[in-house]
Amino acid sequence: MSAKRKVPEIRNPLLNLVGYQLRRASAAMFNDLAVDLVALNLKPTSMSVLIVVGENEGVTQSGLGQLLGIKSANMAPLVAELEARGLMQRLRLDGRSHNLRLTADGRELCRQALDRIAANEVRFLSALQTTNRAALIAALEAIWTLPRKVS
Amino acid sequence: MSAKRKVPEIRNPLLNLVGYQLRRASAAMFNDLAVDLVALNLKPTSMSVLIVVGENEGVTQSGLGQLLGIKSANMAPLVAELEARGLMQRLRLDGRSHNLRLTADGRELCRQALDRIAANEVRFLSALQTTNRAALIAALEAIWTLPRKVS
DNA sequence: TATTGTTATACTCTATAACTATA
DNA sequence: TATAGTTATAGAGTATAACAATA
Repeated sequence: MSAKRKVPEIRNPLLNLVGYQLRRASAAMFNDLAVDLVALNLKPTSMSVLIVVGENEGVTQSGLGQLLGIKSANMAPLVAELEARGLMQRLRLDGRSHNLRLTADGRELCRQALDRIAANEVRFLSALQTTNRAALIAALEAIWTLPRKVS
Repeated sequence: MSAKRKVPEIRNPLLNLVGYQLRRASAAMFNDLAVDLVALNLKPTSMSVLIVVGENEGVTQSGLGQLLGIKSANMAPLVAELEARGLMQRLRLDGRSHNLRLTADGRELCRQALDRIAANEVRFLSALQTTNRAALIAALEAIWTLPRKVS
């Protein structure tokens, strides 16, 4: 029937590359979450800062940056904005470093963000069994925690 | 012994999130590959264009963009540069679309790029068995090919 | 009227460099 | 001398909008 053969049938040789699949999968979950976080006036990056500080009261910006892979030059305005919004406090530690902690508002927003994240995970992973999810996480962590080239 | 307890011991509650692990793993492989491709004067995106055109002679820019998730406005300068470098030809198809195909130089560079990619995959996935690699790819593709929200 | 492609432009994200202040 | 943090800025990467030409 139907001679509607306009479909190009393009082959994608990148599909059997883990690197390519990672990039597409990562972008899909990230963009979906980013849209969801707009309602909380949060970007994924500031959300991650909020969550790590929430779980590590008194952490410094440098420790935070090292953990999340964020340069100090980019961390500064990020933390400044969260403080300006009354979500986080900077307590002087020793004249050159600050201890970070969430305010009550920050903790509340953090809880809401965690709910959005949980929903995001469920949306994309409902097809995956618990065992497979654990295996997936282990494989992914093995990839990015590999000892890097010394060059 | 050693009272060198300066280590902060920061906990990262994001580690059990697939979305977070995806982002870190994706960035690790992507950045590593990008560094490698500098030697070929290619960015990961133009490399992906080169490879898909190589496997689909005569594909149009719109078909290419749809397959790779690249907007036409961003595809234009990308293809223009590859053509200017003598790696690709644009053959007028019907006055408004072009057929793309690689030149001999383009095919040669494509082969070299594929070698770099293969090395990148091996570097990060040597610990993974073939079966697990296939399972990983299947899981990742399931994530980003999910039917999206209709909103 | 919808499609293909182009140009111009804005916005976000991240990287580098230069700097201050402190340990 | 090294570390914590800040500011300014430049470079990717991607997004939107307006447009021309064609089907």
